[in-house]
Amino acid sequence: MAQLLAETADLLEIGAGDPFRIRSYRRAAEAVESSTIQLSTLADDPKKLQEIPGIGKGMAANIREIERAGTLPLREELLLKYKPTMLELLRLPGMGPKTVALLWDALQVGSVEELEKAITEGRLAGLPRFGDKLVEKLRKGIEDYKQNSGRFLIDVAETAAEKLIAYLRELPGFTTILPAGSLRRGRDTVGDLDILATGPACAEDCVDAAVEHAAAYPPATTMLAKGQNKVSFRLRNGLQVDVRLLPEGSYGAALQYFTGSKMHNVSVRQRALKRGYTLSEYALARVDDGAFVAGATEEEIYAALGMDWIPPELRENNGEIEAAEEHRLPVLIEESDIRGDVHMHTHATDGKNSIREMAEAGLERGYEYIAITDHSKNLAMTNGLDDRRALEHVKRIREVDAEMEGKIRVFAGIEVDILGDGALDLSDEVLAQMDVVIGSVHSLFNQPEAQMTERVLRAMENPYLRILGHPTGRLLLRREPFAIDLTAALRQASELGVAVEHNAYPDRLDLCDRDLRLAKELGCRITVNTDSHHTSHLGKMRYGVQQLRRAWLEKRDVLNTLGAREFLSALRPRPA
DNA sequence: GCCGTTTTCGGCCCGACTGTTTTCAGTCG
Repeated sequence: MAQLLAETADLLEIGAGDPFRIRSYRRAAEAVESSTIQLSTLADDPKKLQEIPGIGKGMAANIREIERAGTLPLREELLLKYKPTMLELLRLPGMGPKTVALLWDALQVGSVEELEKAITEGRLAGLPRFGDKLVEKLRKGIEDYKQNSGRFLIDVAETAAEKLIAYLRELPGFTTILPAGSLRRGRDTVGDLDILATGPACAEDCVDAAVEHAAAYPPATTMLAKGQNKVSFRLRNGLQVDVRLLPEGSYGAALQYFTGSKMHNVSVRQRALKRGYTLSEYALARVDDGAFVAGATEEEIYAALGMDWIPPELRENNGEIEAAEEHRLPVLIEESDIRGDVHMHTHATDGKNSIREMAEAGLERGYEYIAITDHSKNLAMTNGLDDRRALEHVKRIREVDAEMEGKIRVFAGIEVDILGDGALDLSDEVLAQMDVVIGSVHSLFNQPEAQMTERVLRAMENPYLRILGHPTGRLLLRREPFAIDLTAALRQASELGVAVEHNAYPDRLDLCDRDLRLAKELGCRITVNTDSHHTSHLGKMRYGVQQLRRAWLEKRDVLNTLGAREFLSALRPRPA
């Protein structure tokens, strides 16, 4: 639904429609995307639909129509005039709706391939605004478009950010250098990297040197732009980086501005205007005389607007602004609240380290406990454990637990596969030896949604299953479509006291913030784990915690914040 | 097309950069 609405917005824009109407479609797309309500269940209830901010009478009708017909009339109408391939043209840098419309009207060019052909044949010459530079930009853009998937996983972006920040600091005179954008908001993928620096080195009389220093970053491959206080380039892996060098007085305004999200900023600025202020990336200022109000820190800007400072992870226009005004923002979970990690593998199956090594790495991170949860036999390619090997493994885990002398507890666990009939692939006698049994869904790919859901629900009836793993597989193995009726699965998990796992490993953030919000609403207990196959993966916990923060989760919502003994007793009770 | 402590009409976020223009439109974040 969100995609159809967003596409309609793009098509309207190509057709030079009312910009405010276009914005409404965009806003509705975002609202639909972040809604935790199964919209299909509301399709007959326009009143309920209209309670969602951004959904009014017209959009409620559109949603009902999408539910009924799979599309909406306006989109179909626009598609008679324009081609769906034009939407991919919009993704080329330098290409906006006006240019797409122009290409179509003048040359009947409506796709990336057709544009590429038109460029080689030199047919763009003579079109207004199409000088050599724009044509060259588009040609390169097409090349990049074919190569790059677009977004980068958060750990890739963060590593790149850390390296760049370390390099920037070689020039003296920076006080603060922070990543902004979706990296700071903790999204699981990042489109491009925004780095914001300030300090004496960014003062007006010496910023040129700082710009030159940033532009000389050795790993930069293509320089995209170099302005008075901004440098843009691309790294070898295709990640675009924007470095901004800002005077100290406006650093907070810039940080607020470039952290976004877009929808959050729009809302904040609207509030500012209502109070007689205007907010830009330089400052919060009075509208009437332009007098400076705030700008050095985010805190003073939010405070001047009557708000508490909003953690970046919440800035998605999901109610955080109202909460900040009413001083009822949640006290979000912190990485330091996490006391244990309960999903990891060893070289007994597809991990890379021993039980002992995993325990020592956990101890080094300050954990009180870990759970070793290797694969079961059904995942043969990982050398999964059968009943006999699983029992031996438990024995070894208990030995390591004793060897660690209480400095860290090591629990015995298993990641079992949910089979086609909903059964687990190890015997109950073996499962009874385990502290933690995670039910995972590797074998269920490519099943129809209804069957898959039924099997997951059945598997939860096994009393030994204590954690539901990989509940959506959103990013797991990048297999699409892969969907169970998440509402049904989470509801049953909540009823049975089965905890729901959220994997913190960056390519397996398998419950997105919306799913986590839903889990919280349904009263599920949540565990966050790293699914570590390596001692070094243990450090990825922070991404999972950021995701939990994005979902407004607090310490009490997450089981891993409990001590070792409390953690086990908070899970579904084991059969006597 | 949405929305409302200036509420059913008349608003709707802001500035820089680029390329091409000779004062600005389009794109971008």
